[in-house]
Amino acid sequence: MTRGDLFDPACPTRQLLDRIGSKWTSMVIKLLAEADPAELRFSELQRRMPGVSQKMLSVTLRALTEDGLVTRRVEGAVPPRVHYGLTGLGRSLEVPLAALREWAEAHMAEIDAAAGRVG
Amino acid sequence: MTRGDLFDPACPTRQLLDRIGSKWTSMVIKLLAEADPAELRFSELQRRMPGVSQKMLSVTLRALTEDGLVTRRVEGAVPPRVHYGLTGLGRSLEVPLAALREWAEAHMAEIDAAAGRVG
DNA sequence: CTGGATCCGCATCGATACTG
DNA sequence: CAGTATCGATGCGGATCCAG
Repeated sequence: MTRGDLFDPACPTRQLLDRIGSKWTSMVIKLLAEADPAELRFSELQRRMPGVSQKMLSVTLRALTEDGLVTRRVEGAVPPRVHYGLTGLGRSLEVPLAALREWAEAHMAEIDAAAGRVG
Repeated sequence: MTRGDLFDPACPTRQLLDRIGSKWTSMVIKLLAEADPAELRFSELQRRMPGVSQKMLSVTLRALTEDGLVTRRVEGAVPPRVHYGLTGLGRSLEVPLAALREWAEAHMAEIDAAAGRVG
């Protein structure tokens, strides 16, 4: 085992999961990745995420923007229209994330069954 | 809608991230996936995970076992020796998880830089 | 329409002590 | 050695109000 191994506290996988593991992050990335005009407005995102509060969507988007995964484009001042999209980094993350999604869609039922959470 | 189950239950990705996103889960899966004898004992896992408490390692392993991702093999009663390994399901999860790890190792620096954690 | 500020409940995690 | 039980701190996520 060499230094810089994945087991140290700075393990990048752990850090990544800390970010995309937050409650609404993966949903935002997925929606933005699948957006056909490549951008979605704040209210449009909120509409497609049942249950998300304005605060949490705002917090999630700000974190993703600061992490360089999401772009933020403001159009006009009043009423404000903010469009969000994925950066190149965000799109590259979408690739392994999509693989994880496919696995989840294919196997989560097995996990639920094993955990006895069916029904 | 007042509680946490208000988002779409048809989003298995969220459910999966809720599980592998917990603090020590991904580390356990990685260690077990890379274990050469395919199994590791409790104390061996703890030794390779600096900072984990007995309780959290125990909780993490129990959750993974109940989810059908990890096998648990008890050898002897006193002293107890418990060996953990990955199930087939766990190994299949390791594939997309490894992809995510590779992305993390390749790009987390960019995220940190964008987030202003680097000069 | 967007999103910041504040208060708060609750789950998660950690430290410690105890059992077999 | 492996695992449980309890208590407490921390931080996330949610409701609400306020501002541009």
